[in-house]
Amino acid sequence: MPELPEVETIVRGLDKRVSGDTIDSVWIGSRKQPLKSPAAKIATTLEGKKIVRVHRAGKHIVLDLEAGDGRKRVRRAGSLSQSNAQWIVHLGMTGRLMVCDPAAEIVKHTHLIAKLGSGRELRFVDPRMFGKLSVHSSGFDPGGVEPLEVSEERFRALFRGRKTPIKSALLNQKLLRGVGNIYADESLFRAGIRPRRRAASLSKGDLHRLYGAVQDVLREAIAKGGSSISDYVDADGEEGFFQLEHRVYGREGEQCLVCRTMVKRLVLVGRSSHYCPKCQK
DNA sequence: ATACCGACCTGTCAGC
DNA sequence: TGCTGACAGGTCGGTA
Repeated sequence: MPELPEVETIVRGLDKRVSGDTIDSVWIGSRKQPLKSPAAKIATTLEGKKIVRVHRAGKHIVLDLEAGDGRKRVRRAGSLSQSNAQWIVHLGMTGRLMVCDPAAEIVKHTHLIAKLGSGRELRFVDPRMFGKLSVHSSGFDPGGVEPLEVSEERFRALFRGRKTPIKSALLNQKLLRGVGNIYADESLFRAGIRPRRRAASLSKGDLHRLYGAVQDVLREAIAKGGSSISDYVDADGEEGFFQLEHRVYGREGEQCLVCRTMVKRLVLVGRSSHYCPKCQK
């Protein structure tokens, strides 16, 4: 589901709402697919911890945890008991992490419920189960660079000598982290570059435009609360509005907003790629 | 070392 | 009213 702007939106909402709260108890469903760490380890690591901060690393949600207020804490085998554990949530395609009232209906595909000291609940729901839950001792690093923090020099260096299509390179989280299918297509359109162009074939000028386009698209999308296509909502259940600003994504067969040429779709790396054959070279 | 391609899942929607 | 197939915001691991 979510790419960098959606995750950023969720994280901002969560940080505002649950930072300072504690996790009193954790329920984990029976499906193992969404668990990257063993269920018992996740539960014992989260229980009794205070949520210090919620932030983002690429498409990962990172909840910084700290030992709670000291009452009746028991050290259990296999848990990450040191004060600086991190809870990592990747939403995959359809994952949602939401703050809920305990009275709210427990929807199908709910895989984890964390009861908070404030009386609310943090719930992880994911129908397709491509999302992943895990715990780390601290210093979680998914690799790759943050597109909104990287310098233009380093951005250019990421693609040097790569024969892969530029679209594939943009989707590679080990290079740039956080860009997914929608924002890759939108960035390439704005930069006037076709998705199939070999990364190494891009000129300095191409890369300069792409660098600017990626940052503009991501910043604008964050400002609009992300893109809601079918079911994306943020931590408060609010939809984003950037889907209204998409210029090529999902517009196959429609006219290019710039030149009125018909927008085309091709499949690259198993993913749909949308582009304007006239505006993108 | 790099690059495709299917696999992992469920849900929805279009077409027959 | 079904049934079938294509497609969906993402990643991983095997193979070429």
